[in-house]
Amino acid sequence: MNAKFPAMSASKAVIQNHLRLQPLFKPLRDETLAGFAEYAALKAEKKGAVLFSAETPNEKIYFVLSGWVKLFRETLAGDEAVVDVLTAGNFFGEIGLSGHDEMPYGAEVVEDAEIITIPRFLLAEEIMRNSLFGMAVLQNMTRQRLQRDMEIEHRTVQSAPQRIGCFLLKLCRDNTGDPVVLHLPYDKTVVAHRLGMQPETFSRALSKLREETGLRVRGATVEIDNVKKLVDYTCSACSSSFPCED
Amino acid sequence: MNAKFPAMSASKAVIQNHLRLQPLFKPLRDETLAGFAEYAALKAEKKGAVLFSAETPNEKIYFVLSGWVKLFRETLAGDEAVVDVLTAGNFFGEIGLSGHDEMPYGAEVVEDAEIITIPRFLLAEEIMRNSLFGMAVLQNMTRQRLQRDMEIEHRTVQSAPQRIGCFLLKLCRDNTGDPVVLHLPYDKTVVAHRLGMQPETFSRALSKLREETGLRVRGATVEIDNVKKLVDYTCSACSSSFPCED
DNA sequence: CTTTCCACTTGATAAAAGTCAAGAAACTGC
DNA sequence: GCAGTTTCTTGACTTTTATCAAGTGGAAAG
Repeated sequence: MNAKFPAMSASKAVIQNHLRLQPLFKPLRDETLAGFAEYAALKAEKKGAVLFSAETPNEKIYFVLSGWVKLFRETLAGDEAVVDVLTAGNFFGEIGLSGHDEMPYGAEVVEDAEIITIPRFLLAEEIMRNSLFGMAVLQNMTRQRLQRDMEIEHRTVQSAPQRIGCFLLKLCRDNTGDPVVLHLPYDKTVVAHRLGMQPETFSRALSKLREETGLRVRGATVEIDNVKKLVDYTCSACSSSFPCED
Repeated sequence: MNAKFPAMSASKAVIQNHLRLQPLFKPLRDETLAGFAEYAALKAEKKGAVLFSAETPNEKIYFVLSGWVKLFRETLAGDEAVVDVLTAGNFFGEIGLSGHDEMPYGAEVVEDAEIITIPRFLLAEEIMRNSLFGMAVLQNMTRQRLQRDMEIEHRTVQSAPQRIGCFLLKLCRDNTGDPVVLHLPYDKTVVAHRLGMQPETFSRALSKLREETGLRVRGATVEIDNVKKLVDYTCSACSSSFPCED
């Protein structure tokens, strides 16, 4: 129940509208979404907020409406591995649907975000009731696993500059034709860890990429004059070819 | 287990018995399994056999009964990234259930294997019909995604000797108490690529591990006198602690 | 028994990435 | 606009891993 957050929580109708726009919920009827909205909460979270830590029990699924959230694991030695960074249209915490009471990772907001949480038992029930919805959840999980497979490949066969190139290419997939101007969606430090490298390495690798492909960087803004050149440099060390779907 | 089947399909009853033992099929009734067996095929495959290549359309799900199968991706430059190596109780090709016509990876037998194939449409139908089965498939996919998350973490925060240590610890999870004697389930070259390193690096890293933790190696046989020492050396660079499930 | 082949090891060297430290640039809050 | 903090960059150096090349050893075939 969201009555606890009068300042932050939106009306159920607003929440229901947001839920209707989630791709995952396409197979659901309005009555079902209304039921979800009844127990859901919408909250604005500031950069730096920790949504939950690893190893803590968790009962909720989190839908990102805007902003960016980092999922990460931390070792005893203090090293951090960023597993994913999510934005609008993505969700997380769905691991709980498979009986994991504890989250296997922590979640931290890296750019101011709006997030809807839904108790996971509601989704679990609906999966059993509606096999179309179950299939949608399965397909989503499958897509995520494939993304992880790609990530493993990237980290074994691509160099640091190539991984950055791949990251940039994903950002300019909508844009067509040179030149492309884009800006990094979150701090370079986070991008670095997202790509499995140290911030210093990121900085140097970006310089290398600049020399190799003629792109220009100023702060968080990147201008790509020649996308093809970037594709040639980057995608030679990959099993799929640009434009690669997720 | 090591019965040598001719390279032709076994009787349906035999296949059905094998299917009954698959953990994934626990929620299914015998009549359903009989239907699967009707269209399934059991085949003995030799080391080196290629089951399918990446980018080829595929209509089947593969269940490994014995032996080992490597799933891998290859880049234009010829580098290979091993995504997973599977044995009895595992299956693959289930990506097809989510509408991918082409396999995103290739599959090669790395130790003589017995494999059952089932047309994927049968499973797809059953997922829609039986939500318990759908949930089982979802849970399996979730487990796989978590494994990939772990893999990504390992490759970013563990050194080569530590990754080998982690691999060995997974192999001796059943064994309790020192000393543990085990032998590598497949060629060292494959283990190396499975762990994301070159064979030369594997060889040297194993020597390092030997010096650090006092284990002994002769060919494919590894003797661990002090498991705790190995755990201390390896698991300090990991977010979970031994014995880690999966 | 010997030849052949393949998997593995070892050595020398190069390349890539991490670490530590210092400085520059960008952003914040007054 | 300025002080202070954070983020990013750069330099010097170390460590780790890859690469290339030459062996070694063991299993299978003749």
